[in-house]
Amino acid sequence: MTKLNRQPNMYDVAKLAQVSHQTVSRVVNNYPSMRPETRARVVQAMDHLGYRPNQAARALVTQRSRILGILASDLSLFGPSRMLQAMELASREHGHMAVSCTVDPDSPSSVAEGINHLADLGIDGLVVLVPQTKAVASARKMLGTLPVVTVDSMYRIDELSVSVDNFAGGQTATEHLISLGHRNILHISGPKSWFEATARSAAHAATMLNAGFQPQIVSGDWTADSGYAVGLEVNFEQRGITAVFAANDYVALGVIKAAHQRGIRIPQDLSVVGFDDVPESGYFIPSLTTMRQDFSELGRRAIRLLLSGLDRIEAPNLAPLIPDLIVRESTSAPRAH
Amino acid sequence: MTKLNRQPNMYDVAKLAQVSHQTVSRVVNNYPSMRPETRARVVQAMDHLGYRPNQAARALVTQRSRILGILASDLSLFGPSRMLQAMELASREHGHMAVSCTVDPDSPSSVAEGINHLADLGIDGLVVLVPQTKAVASARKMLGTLPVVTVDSMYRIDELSVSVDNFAGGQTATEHLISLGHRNILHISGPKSWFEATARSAAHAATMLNAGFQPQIVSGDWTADSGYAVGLEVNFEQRGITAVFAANDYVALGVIKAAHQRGIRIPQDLSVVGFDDVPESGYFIPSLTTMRQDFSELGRRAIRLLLSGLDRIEAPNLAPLIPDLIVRESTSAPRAH
DNA sequence: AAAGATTTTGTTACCGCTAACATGACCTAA
DNA sequence: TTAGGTCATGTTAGCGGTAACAAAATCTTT
Repeated sequence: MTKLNRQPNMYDVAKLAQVSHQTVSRVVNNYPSMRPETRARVVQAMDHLGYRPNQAARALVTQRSRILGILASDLSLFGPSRMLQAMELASREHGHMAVSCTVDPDSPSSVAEGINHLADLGIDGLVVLVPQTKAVASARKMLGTLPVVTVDSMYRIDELSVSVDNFAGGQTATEHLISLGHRNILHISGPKSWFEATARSAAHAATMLNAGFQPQIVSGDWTADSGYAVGLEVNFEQRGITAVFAANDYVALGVIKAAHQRGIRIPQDLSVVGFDDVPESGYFIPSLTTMRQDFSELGRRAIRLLLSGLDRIEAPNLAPLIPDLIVRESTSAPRAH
Repeated sequence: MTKLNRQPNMYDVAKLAQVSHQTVSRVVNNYPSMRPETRARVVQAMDHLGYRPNQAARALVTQRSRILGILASDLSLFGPSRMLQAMELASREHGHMAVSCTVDPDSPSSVAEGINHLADLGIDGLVVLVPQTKAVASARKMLGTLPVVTVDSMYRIDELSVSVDNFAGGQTATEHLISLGHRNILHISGPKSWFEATARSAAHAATMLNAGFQPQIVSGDWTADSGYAVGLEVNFEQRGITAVFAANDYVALGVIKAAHQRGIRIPQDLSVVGFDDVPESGYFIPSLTTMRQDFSELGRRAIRLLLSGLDRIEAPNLAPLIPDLIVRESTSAPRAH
């Protein structure tokens, strides 16, 4: 056995197996009509040499990199990080690589740079996790004919998109509070630039109006800090507010903290509903009523949808995922006056 | 202007700029000695055609993919997700792509599969975020001469590694409690398979023994659930335990929840220290005393260390990062009996 | 102004693979 | 038996770059 001082290539395998390099290629690509004996000889030669097909060479000739890009705004948030993990796994199961790239969605140049970076790599498709609709539009423009799948975007009609029904989620959360007897409910929304946030806000407003109550909305930014600030600022008692629907669980945590400091009891004086069901939310004090979303499934669907346009993968269910209401200690009927 | 029905290549640019394709290559690679006028003509042709160098072709001939692999066990955990984001950004700043791959560290076949997946891509280097030492060893074996950087591994001597001084962190946390007057402290450790967890445990034990007190350690698994279970189970009062040092903030949250349910007041009856300083920990009730770690810096260092062996990047500071004690409401002096 | 040194540009070969076509082996049917 | 097919394998060319060398253009220097 002669050792090579470089990675073995197809010709090395071919020589050892006494076939042509093209036969090796056929084995690698599962070409059907081959004598089993030949195939076996090639396979043996491949793992004798520790052969790995060179993806760069393959990509060069096939014009397909088998790399999928993921453009995201913040991968340390709960939802996106879960989705990323699911997308990476799903990509791998379908023989692709997933490459993520985080950008500042408020900076068009940052978005453009990220897209360029991914495009330079020669990705076969792109998943856009960036909430801003502008970013999606510029991605589409820069990438030409490349398939793009958006997650929770507003482009439902002309774009490939997977989504969670944030409107339904916002409605369910609001209805839960209304059904408990609340009628004076404050909604702390997420950043207006995020579609998820606006959909939840809109649902809240619609549901309140539909029930004959006045919607009240203030803005937060997904962080506990913003919930805390609102919680300290708003005069719940004076305004008769008996419940808060927070944009997500961390905002809810901030509200709960502020309420606690002000001697407002939860849920007796104030009910709080969150959104996401982060793993810790059952251990908040009190434990948090919230809307659970299946981010992993959303990520898998995004990849399957993207790949359905590239390979012979069957397209996933495109109906928006419905969040589930998880009722815990932080909501109850309002006190009778 | 004739439109091509394919991506323009170097020859297209060369023809338009009336130079050879090699001259185009020189412009792309910032070759120094060129007539500025020629360069300008090429640049103009490049962006007239929207030319993008084909990375696959370049990788094929240079034998460098400019892709770095990141092998991780769980990217939805706080630390790893922060590090991933920092590593992706740092890679990009140095002209590389970062590709993550999550594996089940307890399954050797899953680890092997992940490494294979990355190796197939032709990565130039690997960052291992997987805690298990076995996994690191097998990675090293499978990857041949490929540079590998580990994060917080035990291999300090023969491996390239960046780390947080978890021992110092565990010591500081324990000393904080001791200095407040606690002497009967329970440590809830993370999974034994994680080096971070064992280092903190060891530090706790050493610090306690050094102060003349008996260390007491039970095992958790990084989750709030495990902290909660311990918090319900342990008879703090009977055993005279006045403080808990939890493996991380979520474990601490679980303990706090259990204590709250049992009527154990924090910090009056029981002080609690966490680890990580997750963004929410300031909003726990009570807010959490914890050890802050700079995961982003750790990620940047991992990439810089990896690249220092590949490009002409200066090596980062390899001294372990020291966690900072953040004192909040959850710790105080024990009640006098 | 001519020779030599230096800077700038061009030519050729190959990286490792797949597509397309060419060929040989084997089988079937008249 | 032999033409005509199918199956299995081999041959050639090229994907889009870079490296190495060759050649042309320009600058020195005497």
